[in-house]
Amino acid sequence: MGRHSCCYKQKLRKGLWSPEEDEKLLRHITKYGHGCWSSVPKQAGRLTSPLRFLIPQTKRLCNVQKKNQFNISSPCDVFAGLQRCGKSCRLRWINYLRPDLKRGTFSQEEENLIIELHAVLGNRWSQIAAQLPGRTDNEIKNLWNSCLKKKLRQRGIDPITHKPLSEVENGEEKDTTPKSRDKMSVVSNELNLLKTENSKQEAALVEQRPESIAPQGYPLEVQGSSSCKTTNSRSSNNSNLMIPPSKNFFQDRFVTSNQEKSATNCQPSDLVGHFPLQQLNYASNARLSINSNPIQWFTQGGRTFDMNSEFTSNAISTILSPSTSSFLPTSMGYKHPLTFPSDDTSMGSFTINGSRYWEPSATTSNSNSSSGSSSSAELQSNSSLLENSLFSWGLGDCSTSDKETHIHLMESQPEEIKWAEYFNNPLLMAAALQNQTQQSLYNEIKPEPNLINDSSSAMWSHNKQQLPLQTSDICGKDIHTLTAAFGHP
DNA sequence: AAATCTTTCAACCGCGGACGC
DNA sequence: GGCGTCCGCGGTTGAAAGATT
Repeated sequence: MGRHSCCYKQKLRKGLWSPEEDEKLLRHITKYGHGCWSSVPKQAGRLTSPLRFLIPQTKRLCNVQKKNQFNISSPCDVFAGLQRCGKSCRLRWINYLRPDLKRGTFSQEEENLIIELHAVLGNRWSQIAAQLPGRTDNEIKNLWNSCLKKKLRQRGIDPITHKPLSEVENGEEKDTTPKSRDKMSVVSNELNLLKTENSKQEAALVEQRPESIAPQGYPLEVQGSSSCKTTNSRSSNNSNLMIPPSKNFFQDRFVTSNQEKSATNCQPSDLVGHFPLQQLNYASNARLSINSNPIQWFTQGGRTFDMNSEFTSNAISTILSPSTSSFLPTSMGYKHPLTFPSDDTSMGSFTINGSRYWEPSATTSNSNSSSGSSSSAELQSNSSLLENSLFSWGLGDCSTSDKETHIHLMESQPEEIKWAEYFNNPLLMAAALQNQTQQSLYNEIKPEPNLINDSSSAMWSHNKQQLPLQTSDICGKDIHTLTAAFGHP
């Protein structure tokens, strides 16, 4: 159990991936989706045309070939497919080739978020990663182990319990799992410490990041990427370091986590990455104008490469019109951009803080309160195919009802109601999650595959079979997780 | 400039859960 | 219910790059 049979049956290649392998895999998945990972290696080998310009290459990859000598015993083997097990293919795709990955160093707010989430979720990296679009669990795990852990320790915080080391050493808390009731205060302390520390660093640093890249619609001013290597060389605005996420942050993130999680399974959300605008717009390092043309993708090494050859700008602009992109305000400042047709007649629009947002339709927004499923149906029938495609492509947390929630909360909830209250009150959280469950039904809307360009549609049509998500299960799991984490039954 | 140490991160391993037969 | 297969997760490893001596 647990091991791929192919691992035993075949002589499989291990180690770093060569550009050729990446090319095969990427091309295969782009065209067909992965479907069954175990079948990918065989099929991928049939694809022979070059795709080098699509392959992100790292400094390491440049050395791969000279280092890895994999014997191709006969010319037939060249076309026999990738000599990798499906598991390896999956990992490569998820951690490296997936186009919606955000490359570059972690921003300060991302780090803070990871710390917060780790205090709540522990080493559930996949769940943490689900809250950080474009980041993989592996990436976060590495960051934690190599950087954040150390940072916390340096600041006198036990990275396991998220309590002061002195307290842990005194044996007041013998268990290694964070207690729920004071978890949030602990996290707050951590972040305050980090804040203080950063303030000290900044006092010594004159350098200021010149531009703010926080998405419009949310006045997040925390700036500066802070990987281990670059923390000291960058500055951030400490006065804004501690921006408490609003409670809808947790509605959004915890409930959508499992939806986003499906991205690793080549769900339609994967396709978000074919339009890398959103991820790059809030990426601290990989700065790219949202209106850049030709569309460029960042490779692992920060190099950009032109996507136009494979995914024509036409095809992309058919689906995404940068001029109509907008960001919804979120607690942590990054959010998928919602893009709607410029034709506003079919949908209402509203303005928050000078930023304009669109609602797909009045029908949709009204139907939410009655029934999720009917909402879904209505949305599907009433909204344009374009919208459907967008909603389905992993932009679920930007769904109309979500926006409504945002607006509603922004209007009706005083800022004093903090996210911590949600954590401290699982019932409140549960209610929010339940509410979200209905809303999440919007995310199950299927697109019209024939409107999508070739590669995408093939991929989509293949993977749409994997929908819908079991939202009730997801919700239940999340509630369970959260309530368990906070010590409530 | 060379040697050594440290950090980073891609990839592997083993396990458990889900699913189908 | 048992078994096999597949997927996904978290822990771990080790090579490469960077920093330090």
